[in-house]
Amino acid sequence: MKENTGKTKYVILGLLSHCPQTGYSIKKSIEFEYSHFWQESFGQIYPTLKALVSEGLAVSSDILESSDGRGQIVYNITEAGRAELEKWLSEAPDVEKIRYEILLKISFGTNTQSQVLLGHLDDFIERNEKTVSELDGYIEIFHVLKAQGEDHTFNELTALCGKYVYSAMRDWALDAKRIITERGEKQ
Amino acid sequence: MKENTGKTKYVILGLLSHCPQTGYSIKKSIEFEYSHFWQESFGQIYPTLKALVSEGLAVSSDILESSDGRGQIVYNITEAGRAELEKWLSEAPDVEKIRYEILLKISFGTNTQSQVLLGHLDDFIERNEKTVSELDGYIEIFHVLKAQGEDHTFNELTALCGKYVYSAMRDWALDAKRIITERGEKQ
DNA sequence: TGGATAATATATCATAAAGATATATATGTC
DNA sequence: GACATATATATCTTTATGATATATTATCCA
Repeated sequence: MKENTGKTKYVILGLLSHCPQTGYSIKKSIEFEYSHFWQESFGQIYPTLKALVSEGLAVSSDILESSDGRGQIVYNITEAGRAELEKWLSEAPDVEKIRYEILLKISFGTNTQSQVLLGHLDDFIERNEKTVSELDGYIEIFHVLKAQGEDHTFNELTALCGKYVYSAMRDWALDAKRIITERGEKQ
Repeated sequence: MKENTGKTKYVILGLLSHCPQTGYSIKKSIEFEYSHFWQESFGQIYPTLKALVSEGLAVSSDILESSDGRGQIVYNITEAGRAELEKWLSEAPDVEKIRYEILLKISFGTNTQSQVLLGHLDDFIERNEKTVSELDGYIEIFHVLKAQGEDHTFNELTALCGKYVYSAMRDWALDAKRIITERGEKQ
């Protein structure tokens, strides 16, 4: 029995707890709903699905050729899978590992011309601004749905986290531009 | 010739561009100076150092037994290494990949009791608050050094980014607690 | 109608990264 | 002297990412 103790296992269980899905739709769900704070690859998803089945945490359908002619394997969570998910949900989350390449380049900035760094920062500001607008759009949709009686509190909360974090990065980059520019003028 | 196209290569070149070092001191530098936005393991550092030497981007000393009796290999950057570093610094940084386990748990929150989520959020707030204080301390030190004529602009900028981001996460968690609590009361 | 492209779907491989462990010496301290 | 901590190199396993292979179906559009 293979171990596979990463988080992928729990993401998949979490998604299957909502509804039965194929590996492909799991990948797409993560891309569309979670891309701001999570990502998984096919290379992780398919082996993990097999491991979940062999551990009894999920069950797979036979290959269905009937539905639309395409072969697909639909996975569903088991009671044991739900229990495993609950257990993980109750445990304290790990500390985030973050790799900000732009900070490395800033940090080695003595080797770099100011103009290059300012260019990187402009791209960074634009990118983060775009993400914030996107998240604002989602938050608005969740509010509309809420007014219609649908509860999307937890989706709203994750979007809100993204908004705070990406706004902070944009604000930092604006400050950083100013500080680097002032420093350049002094020299 | 092995490729090794990850970022580890450039982090090491960046550190070696400041001063010659051993693999161990590279690990420690990253831990102490960059841990808020970067991390590397021995399993990445030692093989990458060998690859850098074989590519002519760094040179290694023979094993020195003399200095303090302990065997150590000191690495230094070459001119080709500096050129490679410059090239990388001028290229646009990749988009950050972020994995926030706490957001996954929030997102699967329908499966979880409010009390558990609020507990996770409390830990999260405390952790981020601590990090912000730590970064504030660094920023103050950089200001003192600046007053004494030492320029630490780029170290200050990276600490400032951390301060902004970790503050944003703390603020979000405070909001999240409020929203979850209100939702619980309504039901 | 044909042809190109995009979407659905499963799967594997190579590279990269993280984490754990092994080994050995040196230093500090109780 | 015993024990913990720090210095130092190295490897191994597990986990994650990115690219690629393969095949079918759906859609767009000229």
